[in-house]
Amino acid sequence: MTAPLPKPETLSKERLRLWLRMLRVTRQVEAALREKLRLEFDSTLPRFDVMAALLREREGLKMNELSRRLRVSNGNVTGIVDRLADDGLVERIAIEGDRRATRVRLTPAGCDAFTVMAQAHESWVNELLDGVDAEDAHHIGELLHRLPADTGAR
Amino acid sequence: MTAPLPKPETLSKERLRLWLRMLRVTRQVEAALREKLRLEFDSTLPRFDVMAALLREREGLKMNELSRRLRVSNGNVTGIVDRLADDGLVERIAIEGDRRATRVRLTPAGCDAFTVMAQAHESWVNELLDGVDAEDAHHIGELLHRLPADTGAR
DNA sequence: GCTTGAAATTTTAAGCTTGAAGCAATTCTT
DNA sequence: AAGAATTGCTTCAAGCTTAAAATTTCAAGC
Repeated sequence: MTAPLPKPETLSKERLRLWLRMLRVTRQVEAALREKLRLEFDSTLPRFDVMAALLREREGLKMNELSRRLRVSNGNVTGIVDRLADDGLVERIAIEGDRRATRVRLTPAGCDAFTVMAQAHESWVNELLDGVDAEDAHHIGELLHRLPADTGAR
Repeated sequence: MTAPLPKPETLSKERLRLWLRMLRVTRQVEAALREKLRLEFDSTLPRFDVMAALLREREGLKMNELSRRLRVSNGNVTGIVDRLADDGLVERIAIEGDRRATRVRLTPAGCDAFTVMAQAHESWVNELLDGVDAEDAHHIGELLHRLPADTGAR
């Protein structure tokens, strides 16, 4: 007896089911992280993302680069940086030789604040993904890495 | 020689890496779907989600139930349903015996419109998850299912 | 019947998000 | 060097999202 025929329809449904499950898990984790950030640091995920991107680049990033790294619209970054700057966590610095662009970087206060948040963030994720051992994590990561969606330009 | 010691730190980092990758893939797929919905149907993901929830329940759902199923705030659902109702795709129906609640259901036009969109949506997901065979899909699904985040109440 | 409390929904304020339009500065072309 | 296209950023309109406050209605308890 041969193996059962793979119905052409099944694969599509299976992928749809996987997508819905990924979406649900991701949203759940995001919601948990958002609430934690709000309650413990009176902050938000977008703010965290911006600060995370800036931490690595001590000389700062252009708005341009920031929006490309985070994969969000440039108009979006403007607002988030505005609010972070109001709070004294980041600062806009003029770029010599190009008066159109500005460089954004963490202030010392922003750097300190983010360091604390990042540590908490990692431990929250660690708790939320409880039950995933290193092997699973690595395995899922590999599978996800195969998706076209994970291969886009940085 | 014994197996390498599992550093306590490694697992946490590995989970963090997995989370960041899941987040990136999910956002990428969401962005693609959002754009498709906008260009081809002049619609949005939240509208799609609401209509999807309503399709199964031909008698409709209370705002209450809708917001619980979609896991979004009730105030949020109000706005989305408002706009769908403006477009004649859903309708609010009074519930006899309780003047506080309303039942929302797809209009025939909404039902037709969603059927077309749902078909396109499935094929988009199928393309976006190209490279994931049925076995992979099933496997990742199982792993995700183990997460505490996927075990919450429906 | 009246009051108190709970339930269903809407409203509100603040922030996030996008795509498109608008501005200013730079670079390219001729 | 003048005009044209490009680049970098902000502004804008519309919609999504949440948490919290406000409204209206229902359900008990007294």
